[in-house]
Amino acid sequence: MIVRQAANVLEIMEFFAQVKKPATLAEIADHFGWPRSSTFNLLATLSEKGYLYEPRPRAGFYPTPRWLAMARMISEVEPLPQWTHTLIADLSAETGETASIVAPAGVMAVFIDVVESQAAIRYFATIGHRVPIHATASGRALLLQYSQEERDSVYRKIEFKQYGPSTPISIEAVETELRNSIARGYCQSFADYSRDLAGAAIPLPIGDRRLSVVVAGPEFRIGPKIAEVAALIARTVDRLRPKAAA
Amino acid sequence: MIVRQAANVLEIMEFFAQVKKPATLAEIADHFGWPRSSTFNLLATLSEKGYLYEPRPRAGFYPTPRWLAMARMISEVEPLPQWTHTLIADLSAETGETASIVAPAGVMAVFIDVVESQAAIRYFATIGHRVPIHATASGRALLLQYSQEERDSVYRKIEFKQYGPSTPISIEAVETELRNSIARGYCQSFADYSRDLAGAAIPLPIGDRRLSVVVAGPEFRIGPKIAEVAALIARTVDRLRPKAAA
DNA sequence: CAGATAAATTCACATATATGTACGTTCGCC
DNA sequence: GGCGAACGTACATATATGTGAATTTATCTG
Repeated sequence: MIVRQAANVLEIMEFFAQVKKPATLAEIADHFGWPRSSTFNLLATLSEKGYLYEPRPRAGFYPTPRWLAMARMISEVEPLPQWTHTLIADLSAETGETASIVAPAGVMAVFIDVVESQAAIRYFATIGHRVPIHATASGRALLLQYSQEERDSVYRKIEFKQYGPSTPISIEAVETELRNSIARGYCQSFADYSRDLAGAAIPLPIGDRRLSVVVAGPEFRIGPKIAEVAALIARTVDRLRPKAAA
Repeated sequence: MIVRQAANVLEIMEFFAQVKKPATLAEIADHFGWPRSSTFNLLATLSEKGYLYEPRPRAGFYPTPRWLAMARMISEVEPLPQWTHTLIADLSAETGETASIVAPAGVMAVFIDVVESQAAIRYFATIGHRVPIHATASGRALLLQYSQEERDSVYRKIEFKQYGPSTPISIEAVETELRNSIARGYCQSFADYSRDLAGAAIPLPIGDRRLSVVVAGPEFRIGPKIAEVAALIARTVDRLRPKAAA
C-alpha cells in the first residue's frame, strides 16, 4: 500500500527542486490538482515542522535550509569515496553517455550517483532512480556479488514481467544471463527493461558494500561498441581505485 | 489539521539524521511506537520513491543521496550570502552564545541559519526551529521591517498566549515594545517566550528579504550585558556587510 | 540441521483523514 | 477608495487509510 500523504511530501519537495522559487498554496494545489483544503493541511504540517517558510510576505512558501542540514547529516555517514564520482565523471566524458553508481534495494537497484550524458538523446536518470535488479545490466552486476542463497531469496520476491522482448522472464533465464556475463567479463542489457536503452556494467564492491558501475545510452549508440565501453569501465576502475583497498 | 503521515516522513528522516546508520523496519517501528504494518507501508512508499535503499543485505534501510541532491537544488536558489554565516559564527565565538539568522513565516519566525554556543548550558536551537514572531527578540526585529498594515494583518492571526510573565498579550503591548525597541536601538526579550532565555536582535534586511540576527542564551549570562551584546551585533554587521549593497 | 523465535508481509475492517462546500480575507483594478 | 475575484481557512461527512491479527519468510539456537 502506498502512503499517499508521505508521497505527497516528496512530490512537494521535488516540485520546489524543479521550479526553484517560492509558490503559493493556490499554485501548488493547481499544479498537482489537489484540493485547496488538503494542500492547506499539508503545507501547514510542513511549516509547523519547520520545513517551509515564507521568504517574503505574500510570495508563498519555500523550503527552509533545514532540508539541507538534515540531508547533510544523513549523507556524511559513509559517503561514497571521492574516486567513485571521478569514475563516473570520466566515463561519462569519454563515452558521451550517462554513467552511474548503483546499489541494491530488495528486488530493485537504485542509482546513488549519476553523471548525465550531455547528448540531446540520452539516458535520463537521476539519483534515486530505481530499476529491476534482474532486468538491467547494473542490477545483474549487483547480483553477481550475491551468494546463491541470497540470489534465490531475491528471486522469490521478483515478479517476472516482460518489459521488453529480451527481458529474462524466469529464474533460469536470469541465472543463464549471469553465467554469460561472467564469461563475457561484464554485464549487458539491450532494452531488457527500458525501451531502446542499452548498457554495460561491472560489479564494484567497496568495503562490504555491493555496488556497480554502469554506462548506459541509446541502443544505436552503445550497441556497436558495448565491448569497448565495458573494457573502458574496467580500465578506468583499475586506474582510479586505490590499490591499498582489498 | 496535522497530516500525520506527512509528519512521519519528516520524523523518519530526522531519525536517520540522528542515528546515522541503517535501521530495520522493526527498529524504526519500535523507536516510534508505530505498528509494524504501518511502518512497512511508509518504508515501502519512501523506497518506491527512491528515497530509501538497503545499503547491505539485511542491515536495514538508509536514505539514498537523493535527499541531498534535492536539498541542494532547493538551496542553491538565493542562498544566504556567505557573510551572514560568518556574522553569526563571529557573534557566537565572541559572545559564547548561540547566534542565528531568522526569517518570517506567518505568525512565526524561523531560524534559517544557526551557530550554536559551545557552553554546557546554552540555547539549543536548530535550523527550522520556530518561535512566535511577536514574543521574541528575533521576531520583533522582523516586525520592525513591516509596514503598519502588514503588522496589523499579522496581529489578526496571532493567538496571544501568556508564555511567560513578560509575554506581550495584546497588540498594544507588542506595538509598545516595538517602539521601545526603536528607541533602544535593538530588540530584546527576557523569557517572553522561552523560560530563562534572553536575547538581543536587530533587523537584517538583505535585498528585499526581511531577516534578523539574534544572539540568545540563558538570562543570567546574557541579561547583564545585553546592551553590549546588541552593540556588538550592530558593529559586526557593519564590519561584515558589503558596503556596496543598499 | 531441525525447531523455535523473530521479522516481514498480507488483508479486511473500523477509524482517522482528505475533501467539498461555505465563509472570511486579501489583492488588483478601475 | 470601493468593488470583484482570487486566495486562504474552517468544518462536517464520506471514504481512503492505518492497523491488529493472521500468514509467510527469515534468522537464531541448541
